[in-house]
Amino acid sequence: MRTLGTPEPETAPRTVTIQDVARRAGVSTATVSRAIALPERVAAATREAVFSAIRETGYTPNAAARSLRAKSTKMVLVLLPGIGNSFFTPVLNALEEVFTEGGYGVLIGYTRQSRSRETHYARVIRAGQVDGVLVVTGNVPRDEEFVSVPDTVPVSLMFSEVPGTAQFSVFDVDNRGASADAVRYLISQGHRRIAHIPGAESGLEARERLGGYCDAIREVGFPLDESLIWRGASNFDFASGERAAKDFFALDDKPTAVFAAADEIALGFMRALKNRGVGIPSDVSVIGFDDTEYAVHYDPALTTMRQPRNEMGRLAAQDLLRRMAARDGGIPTSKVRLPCELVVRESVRAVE
Amino acid sequence: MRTLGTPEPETAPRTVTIQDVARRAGVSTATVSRAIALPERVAAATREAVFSAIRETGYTPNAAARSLRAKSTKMVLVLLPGIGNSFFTPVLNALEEVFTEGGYGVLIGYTRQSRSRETHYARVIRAGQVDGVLVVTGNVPRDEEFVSVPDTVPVSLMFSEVPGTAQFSVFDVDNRGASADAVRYLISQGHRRIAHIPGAESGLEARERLGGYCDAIREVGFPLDESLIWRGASNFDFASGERAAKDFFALDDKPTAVFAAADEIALGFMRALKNRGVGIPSDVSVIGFDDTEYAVHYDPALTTMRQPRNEMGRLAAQDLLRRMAARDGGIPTSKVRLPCELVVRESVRAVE
DNA sequence: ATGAAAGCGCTAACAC
DNA sequence: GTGTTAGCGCTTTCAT
Repeated sequence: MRTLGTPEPETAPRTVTIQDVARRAGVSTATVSRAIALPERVAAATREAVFSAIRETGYTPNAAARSLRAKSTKMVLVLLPGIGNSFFTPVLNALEEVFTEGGYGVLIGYTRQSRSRETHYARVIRAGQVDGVLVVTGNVPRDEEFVSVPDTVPVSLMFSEVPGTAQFSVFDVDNRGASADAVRYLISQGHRRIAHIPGAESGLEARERLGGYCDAIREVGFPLDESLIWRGASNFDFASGERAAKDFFALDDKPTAVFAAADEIALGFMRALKNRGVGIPSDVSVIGFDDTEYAVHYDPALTTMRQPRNEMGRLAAQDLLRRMAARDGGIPTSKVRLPCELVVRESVRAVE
Repeated sequence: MRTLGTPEPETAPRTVTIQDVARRAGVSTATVSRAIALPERVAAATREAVFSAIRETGYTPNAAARSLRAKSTKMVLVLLPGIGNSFFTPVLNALEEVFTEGGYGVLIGYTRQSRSRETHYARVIRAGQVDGVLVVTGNVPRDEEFVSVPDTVPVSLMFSEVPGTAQFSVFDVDNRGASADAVRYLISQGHRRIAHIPGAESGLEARERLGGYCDAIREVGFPLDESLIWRGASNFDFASGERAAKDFFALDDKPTAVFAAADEIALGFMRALKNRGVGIPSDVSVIGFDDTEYAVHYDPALTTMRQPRNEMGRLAAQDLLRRMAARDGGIPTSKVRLPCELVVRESVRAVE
């Protein structure tokens, strides 16, 4: 209370601690702590006293002190590639939702293909700043420092896999099988000359999708024509699709259909073709991969292989939540491979 | 060293602390702490001893202990609306980059228009879990708990403003002026009958953009025709644009141009028109707002008003960094309003 | 059912 | 230039 004429004392508004609450409620700090964590183990009257003291003081437990003592920060680190595309937006959404519900905060990190950023985040983990890690990227983390991450912190991988390790949970799709299915669909629509635009081949997913394309071509006995594989994608992005269009126009014997390793590649490719008067799907059919937001809104709406991004995010988060709750690897890691689903829209037509 | 026949002792691999490093280097913990924080204030020989001890032990300072002691977590909270659209992806990218460079981690939170989520994050702030907050959303945070956020934590706003407060830094654009400019451009191309698809009018930005539309129409003396304002957007999304298409088709006297309050609205609208055989821009011109990634790749490429999202992110982060570094409001808040830029592409044609 | 007390790992006065 | 010491705010035995 400020008395008339009395200048406001320069007292810094000291943050209220558990001590203040204890004093006010006439109990010990231990009791306050208990009343918060295990209300049922405190007498009803005491509990009331504590809670009103909390309300009156506006007390909020200090996170750092709690973390220090409890050796748990209630935070997870979500590592994303962080280059451009918005493929990961719904994933991050799902993750944040599940983690927040589970009482965990989400610290994000963009690795940006940079070694120094990876070591930076490895340090974050070693500093005990997070209770778990979710690596959401096509790129297997380059290890070195990463291997020295304490085993006590559970780590999960999404959309890609480190072959031959059981220490991570993995949530991904069968990129190879789904890609083969996409190409098989093209074949079922009568296409025989089918091209492929791979993603950046440094990533496992892109290589798997290329593998699936080859599988499907080979199994029907079509020749595997290298001139129909338009490499050189820098990424899963529009620009890669536009670049591939050059390969298309350079070709004498043009394909009737194209399987792009990602929707954005497909969209960039389609745009480049339309600009030069090539009709889609009248002249060339196109199928993508991912089913991102824009696929359905493009003209023509893109036929594509859907990855269940939201579901994968939810499952991965729930698994990590479970593993974090179990002290010391009480719960084994899981490998979950979800099915993709062909979404037929307008960009593929039947020929013959 | 494991001796033959001796079973591995069940010792938990105790995390290495500053104590271990001190012991190994033959110095006090204070010296280790100093060698890390202010290397120049420690004798070269000692410094070397400390650093090799650190290397040998693989020591990483514990974040919680440091935060508790230093009363600073080196983390910021970035609050996003978290509903669907990927408008914020590049913003988040820019923020993460600048904050990480500045030595801060980024905790994300999606408010999802939910009061309980806002109070949740208010609690995170009060728990001292972050040193600063960036509210990146068109929605002014509903206050209540929020006002009780301690003044010691600097808060900044992006893309929207709380009128009449100096306690936040604000980074936004002149939505009204830029919208008026967009409509003026349409007028300059000979359009006289111009419609508008507003965003969800609960948000300040959407109302400002609507205001700009009205300004531009009025200033040239055109009648302000309510039948040309197609309200009912649930959001800045495709669906809103598709819904607006119904209004378009229901109209006898059709407009020759449409100003959409966001690119995604514009794209949804265009798609719906094209589906019914209406040519863009041959029959109707469309202009958007934002210049998101897909604007340039659509067919026709969308003419739109660009918001400098990356730059706004960088500036906002830098400002917050500065304010967090200054103890106790040493640095005043700023109001930064960046210019938008008209990006002319293919979706508007000149008439007459 | 509750309290006393120890201590999580670190930093920052303050001495020397 | 370096060490001693006193906590930061909380949880958790261990008593009572």
